[in-house]
Amino acid sequence: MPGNRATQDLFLEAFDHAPSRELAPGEVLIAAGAPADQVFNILGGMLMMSRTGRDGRRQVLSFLFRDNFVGLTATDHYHFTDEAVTPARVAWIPREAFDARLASDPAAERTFLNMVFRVLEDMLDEVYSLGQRTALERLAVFLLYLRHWRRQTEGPADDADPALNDVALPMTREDIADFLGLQKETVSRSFRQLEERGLISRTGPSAVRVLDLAGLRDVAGTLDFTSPGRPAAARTASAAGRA
Amino acid sequence: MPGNRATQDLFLEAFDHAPSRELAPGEVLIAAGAPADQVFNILGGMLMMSRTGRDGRRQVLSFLFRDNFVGLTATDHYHFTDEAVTPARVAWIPREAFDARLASDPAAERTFLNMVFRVLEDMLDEVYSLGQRTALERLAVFLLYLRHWRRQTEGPADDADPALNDVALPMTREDIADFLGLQKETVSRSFRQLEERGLISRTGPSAVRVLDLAGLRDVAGTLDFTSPGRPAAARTASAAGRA
DNA sequence: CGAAAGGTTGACCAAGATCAAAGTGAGTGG
DNA sequence: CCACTCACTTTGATCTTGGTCAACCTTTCG
Repeated sequence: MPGNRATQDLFLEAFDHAPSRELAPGEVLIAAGAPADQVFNILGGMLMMSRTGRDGRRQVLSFLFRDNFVGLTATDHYHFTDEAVTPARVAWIPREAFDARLASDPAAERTFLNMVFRVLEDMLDEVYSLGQRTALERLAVFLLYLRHWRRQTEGPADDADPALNDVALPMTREDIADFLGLQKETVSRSFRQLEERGLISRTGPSAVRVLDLAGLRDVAGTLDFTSPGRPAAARTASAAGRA
Repeated sequence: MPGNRATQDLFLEAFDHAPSRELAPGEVLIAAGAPADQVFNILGGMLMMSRTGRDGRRQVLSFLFRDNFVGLTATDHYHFTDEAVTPARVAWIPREAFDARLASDPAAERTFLNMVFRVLEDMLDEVYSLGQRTALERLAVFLLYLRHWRRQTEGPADDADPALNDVALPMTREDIADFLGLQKETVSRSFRQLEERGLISRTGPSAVRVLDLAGLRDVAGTLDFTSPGRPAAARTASAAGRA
């Protein structure tokens, strides 16, 4: 659920005077199966949305950041679980109020529609990653994704700002693994491999520093896509990337 | 882009007098990178949406059927390729006309928003499949998905109608492989495995018959999901499934 | 300070990929 | 109408990536 506040305050304003709630890490905000009667907006912190199969296999579907909505669905019950990764604060309004807002304000509804589209397009990227990329590539993409979101969330600092290269990893290795469709051991080994290649350094279990951004983007694979039938001309290796 | 006509004709009607076009199998309707200035609705046949990386890896993102929209995006250029799998007919209207329709008709916009939500939820299922399921499970889910869409598309026959058990596979093994995040050889072997287990029989290279629907659903894994922390009570093995 | 949870590493294994060759069948031209 | 061809599919042998199992290490927190 991307986008910066400037283009979105059409709705976010609806939460300005809404009640809010603090979540502790690991706290479940929405359990799969619960009735979908509220809509939440993240004021701060990180949440995680996941789906768990009967046999216990879990897929983390996305990590959620400030100004992302939580709890939206077309159905009247949630199919997913949303829980806090870091301490987080969420504001909430009743679903009817949210729906009424959209119904009475066509501009808001339009903006909202575009947000949902952007979420959908992010999910299509995720499908590409899971279907086509290797473990190492997925992890590289993931680190760039976290960096991207920190930039988005902490205000649009210059992309070259060296502070952006310190990437916090507040989630566990298992959370990362379940997001990337891997096992936690494979995630560990992939971190080591990125480190051995000099692209990152592990500054602790829950933080890494990006040492070679261009190199990391290289491993992630250029994030733009071509049409079949016109195979793009080869490019200098570390060009492109869109984060 | 699911749903049946009954709940959707709010829009579909917008295409009733629109010009339409016949597509031959393999014909590209929309190439990645083209400007997004038209919206299409499928009148008949099957299309396929995919994304191809610079290095040639391709992910098929979805197969599209009657009454699905094609060419919708939040951006002004497509990021995906849409091509015909079978002979197909699509109606088209200019994007501005489509947008104007939504802008002037709040009920239509709301309906459309719900459609996009449903597409998003389908994509989340796909993420779960790619991240967590084995090759055999993915193929079983895929067959059920095709069966489901044929039922949706050819009118709501009884789910038990034996005719539904003949599933056509108009796409190549490679298309299936790229949809499931596998190689074509693995798809072949997985078909054989389903056949050896007596769940299907291959009635030709582009058709299979489902012999044991419950068993196939069993392999697919129950398609409903639980909350973590309350592992659902065990069920009779071949229950559930929501296709 | 000690326990517990999470993380890393290593040895081994297996699902699926890759490489190679042989079938199969739909369409085409003789 | 038949045989040839080409594209697609299947099957087999082997290899590799990532999974599994198990031990050890390192933070964190009580």
